[in-house]
Formats: sequence, structure tokens, C-alpha cells
Amino acid sequence: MSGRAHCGRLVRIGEAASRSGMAPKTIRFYEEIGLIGPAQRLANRYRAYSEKDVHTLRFIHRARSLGFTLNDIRALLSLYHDRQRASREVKRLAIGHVQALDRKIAELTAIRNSIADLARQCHGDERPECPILDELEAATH
Amino acid sequence: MSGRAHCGRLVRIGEAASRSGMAPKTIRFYEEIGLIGPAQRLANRYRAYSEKDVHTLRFIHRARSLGFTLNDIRALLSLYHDRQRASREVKRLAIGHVQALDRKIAELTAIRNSIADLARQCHGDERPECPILDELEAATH
DNA sequence: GCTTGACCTTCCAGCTACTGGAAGCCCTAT
DNA sequence: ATAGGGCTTCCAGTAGCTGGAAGGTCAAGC
Repeated sequence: MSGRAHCGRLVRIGEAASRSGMAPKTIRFYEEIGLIGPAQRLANRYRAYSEKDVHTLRFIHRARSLGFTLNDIRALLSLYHDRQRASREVKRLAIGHVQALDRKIAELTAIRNSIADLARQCHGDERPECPILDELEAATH
Repeated sequence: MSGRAHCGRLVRIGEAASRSGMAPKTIRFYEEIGLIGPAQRLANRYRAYSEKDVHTLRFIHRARSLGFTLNDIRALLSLYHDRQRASREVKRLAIGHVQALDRKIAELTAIRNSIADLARQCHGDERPECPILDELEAATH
């Protein structure tokens, strides 16, 4: 952060939060872990954010909502702030993320189907017989 | 735990772990949080597990691998140990889990497609132009 | 008899990405 | 003067483990 905007409009953390879509706590947290640099401060020690800072925060928020991890975002941010970067690197990160998502989706789908199968076999009434518990108990892993 | 198997074969935590599919640390952790009761102890204070205990551990492992949370498993375990339970309750838990998975899968799929779209639009070469970063930067939330 | 090594014990810290709450300062309006 | 809303810091907790340190226990080997 600390965009050194020596004359631009500055906003406090609440407005930076509402304009970037995240909670003030989250911004402080990102500063604490060094995802963003320490914010400028007003005379009363309140954090102050420039337009550029707010853009960066919104960038982070968008990337998070697309499921990038904070580590991914560290890389994306340095690319974002590097006017000379090659788009190849960004694309590589994005494709890696798509592949990770594909794996995760496949895994969840397999699990979902297993459970749905078991649930279909279970009559789900007053009786204690239950194929779901039987299956979970089964020695066959 | 502590199945009071006053004559059955007992195994130490390492074997209980390998036979249930989880790490010894995980078993101790489950005991610590009260998911399972405190284990019996041998004369040397080593934890000891009966066949029944190992079944329970395997049950937990299977349920975890199907994505049930530890809280779900608390409920499943009490149903598992209750010979009078109604299968209805188990089925309800299973169906709730399937629905949660469906929501998660839909969410991840939407994200996956967004990123894949962006990646397709990015030429991914030496040049700095990058639709991915442009999109993340965009004010439109 | 002593050492090595595999096993076990406890406790403490860290991981991801926040979120909630307490205690207290700053500023404006009434 | 006081009430409120926003800001500050710090501490703790969430889920579900995992890693590591420091040390006890036991059987086998020299």
C-alpha cells in the first residue's frame, strides 16, 4: 500500500472496505500478513487509502472470490504491479488454478455420488437397518 | 473408546492407525477433542485399542473421506452406536451432505469456468497485455 | 550391560483465511 | 456533557489436522 498519493483523495478503512468489497478486519489482516504494505496514516493514526490502493484491494477481493489462495494472490499482485510482466506467467497461474479446481470438482463429485447412492439404498424409516452406516462400518476400504 | 474388552486382543496406537487408515496423531487429536472417548491404557501408559475401537476408527475415517465434518461424524457415531436408531435420521444427514456438496460443486464449477474463459482470452506470451489481470482490476464487481 | 532404533508419551506451534470481541481513542452532533 | 459511530490494538477462536521437540519404554544386537 502507501501509494504515496501526495495529493489524491484518501479514504479511511471503512470506505476502502465497502468500495473493495471486503471487511475492514480483512484489510488489516492482509496488512498484518504482508499481503499489502503498511497503509499510510492520517494525523490521528487512522489508516488512509488512495484510489490506487482501493484498486489493489478490489483486485485482491476479485481474485479471492475466484478462489485464488493468498499465495497465488501474492504472485498475481507482483505481476499486476509490474508493467513489464509477461502475460505468460499470469496465464500459467490461471491454468494451474483451473486444473486444481477440476481435480477438486472431480473429487467432490465422486464423493457426492457415493453418498447419494447410499442414501438411495436407505429406506429412511423407523427401522434401524441402515445401508449407510453398514457401508461406513464395512472393513473393505 | 475404552470398549472394556476385558479379554480381547488390544493393539497400540500405531497398529490402530494403520488398520483404520489414519495417522496416530489424528487418533490422539480425535481423543483430545472428545470425538472418541479416552483410550484404555496399558501398564506403560501406552494407548490400547480393541477390535471394536478399531472398527469405530475405521468408521470415522470412512466418513471423513466422504467429506462429513467432525460434527456430522459426532451425530453419525451416536447413531452408529445406537442399535435402536431410526435410519431416517442417518438418511437425513446423508441427504443434507449431498445437497451441501451439490452447492459446493456448482460454486467451484462457476469459478472454474470464469477463470478458464479468462485464460482462453489471454495470449500468454511475452507481452504484458493480459485480460486476466485486466478483469481482476475491473471496477465492475 | 549398553546401545540402537522403533515405538510411544506430552506439549507447543503452525497451517488457511479470516472473524469476533474487548478495551479504548477520535470526532461530530446534540 | 454525552452519545454515537468509526477507528485503534490485541487476543482468541474457527476446522482439522500436522510437524517438531523432549523424553519414556521395550526388544534386539554386540
